[in-house]
Parts: sequence; structure tokens; C-alpha cells
Amino acid sequence: MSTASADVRGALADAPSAPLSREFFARPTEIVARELLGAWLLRTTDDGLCGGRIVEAEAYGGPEDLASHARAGRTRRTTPMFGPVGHAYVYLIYGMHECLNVVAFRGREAGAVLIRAIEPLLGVDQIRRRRARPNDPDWRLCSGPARVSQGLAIDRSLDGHDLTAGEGLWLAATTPAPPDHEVAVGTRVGVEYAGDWAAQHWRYWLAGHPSVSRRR
DNA sequence: CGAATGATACCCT
DNA sequence: GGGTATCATTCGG
Repeated sequence: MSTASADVRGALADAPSAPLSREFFARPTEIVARELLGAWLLRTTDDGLCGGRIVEAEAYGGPEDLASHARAGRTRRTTPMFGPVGHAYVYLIYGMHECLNVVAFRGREAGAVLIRAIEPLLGVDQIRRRRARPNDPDWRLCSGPARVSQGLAIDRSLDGHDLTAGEGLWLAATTPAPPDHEVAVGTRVGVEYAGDWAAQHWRYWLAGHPSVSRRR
């Protein structure tokens, strides 16, 4: 048990447990995306501990999935997607924003789950200081994949990071997990170019939760 | 609504 | 090798 995990248990009555195991991520990405709803995303930096609960996630597949970065096969950028499950895949988008994925199993080839939004619950003050819009209400601070990264100080230095080690950046389950009737499912955001794969219902979110990202 | 901002992938010589 | 269109987004006007 890491010191950081012990800190989390002390910080909250609704205590997250140990880091999610390798086995948790060794399942199809759409299962992992669904199961990650409600789980804690936790981060330690020089500013201390911060994090929140995942309210929105999307599953991406391997080369067969035309919406996935892995569609071009294994490249320098997508190497983590083809590596061991439970590691981070962090990429730069639009030249300025970073997005966090969790590598999961998909057809023996590649796969990842994009963390699209969390509800900030721990270290909200430090999360707020890192954001471009520090006057936003708590629930909006991490309402979008790049906002999650900005708020939790996640960048490409964490690309390939082992999320099961429980240090620096990791995930922890909650009990109980959200029941199916609180979970909504739909198409992935921003992948209209992907033909039939754009219709795949691989986006999961907590129905009605204010921290879920919205289209403008 | 459109700018910001740079890595990447893909097509061409 | 080099040029360039595109991008799993966000913010201010």
C-alpha cells in the first residue's frame, strides 16, 4: 500500500481502495470504459494530492477502429496503445491540449479509454489554480478531456506511465459502482470522419451529472 | 464563431 | 525528404 493511497483513505470517508489492478484493464475497452465510471482518478504533485471521480469515458479500439489513433497501426505516438494494459497514453491535440487515456485490451492488438471528464473532489483549490478559467464552478473545472489534464497537471511526461503502481497518477475503485440505470451510452465525440465506426456506442457517462462535457 | 498552435500522417517528388 | 491538411479541444468575442 503506497503512502499516497493511505492519504486518500484518510482524506475521505467514502474511501477509494488500492490502485486498480492489471486484471481490471485486461478486458475489452468498452467494458473498461463503463467500469471506470465512478472510479477515482488520483494525482500527486509537488502541490500535494488531488483528484476526483470519473463521470465520462470513451472506448477506442485497435487498427480496425477508424476512430482510433491506432487506425494507422503502431507509430511513435501510439506505441503505448499497443503496450501493456493499465498504462497511460497521453497525446497532444490541436497543438495545445493534452488528453489522458488508459490502455486496455482490445482484440489482442491495441486499445485505450479516453477519460473525458471527472468531478473534482480532492485538492479542488490546486486544480482551480492550474485551469485557464479559475472562476468556473467546481463541477466545470474538469468537464472535458483537456480540462482533466490541465487541472490534474497531466502531460506527455506521463505517456506510458504505469497506472497500477499507485504513484504519481493512478485509479481507484469506488463501492458501490454506479448501477446501469445511472449510466448513459452514446456515440463518441468528434469522430464523424470515422464512417461506420462513428456510430459505435462507446461513450459512457453518468446520466445528468453536471461535470459531463457538453458540445458548444 | 473562429483563432490558437504543433505533432502527426500521408502524399508527393 | 519535404510540403501540408488534419486533429478524440478549449476559450474569448
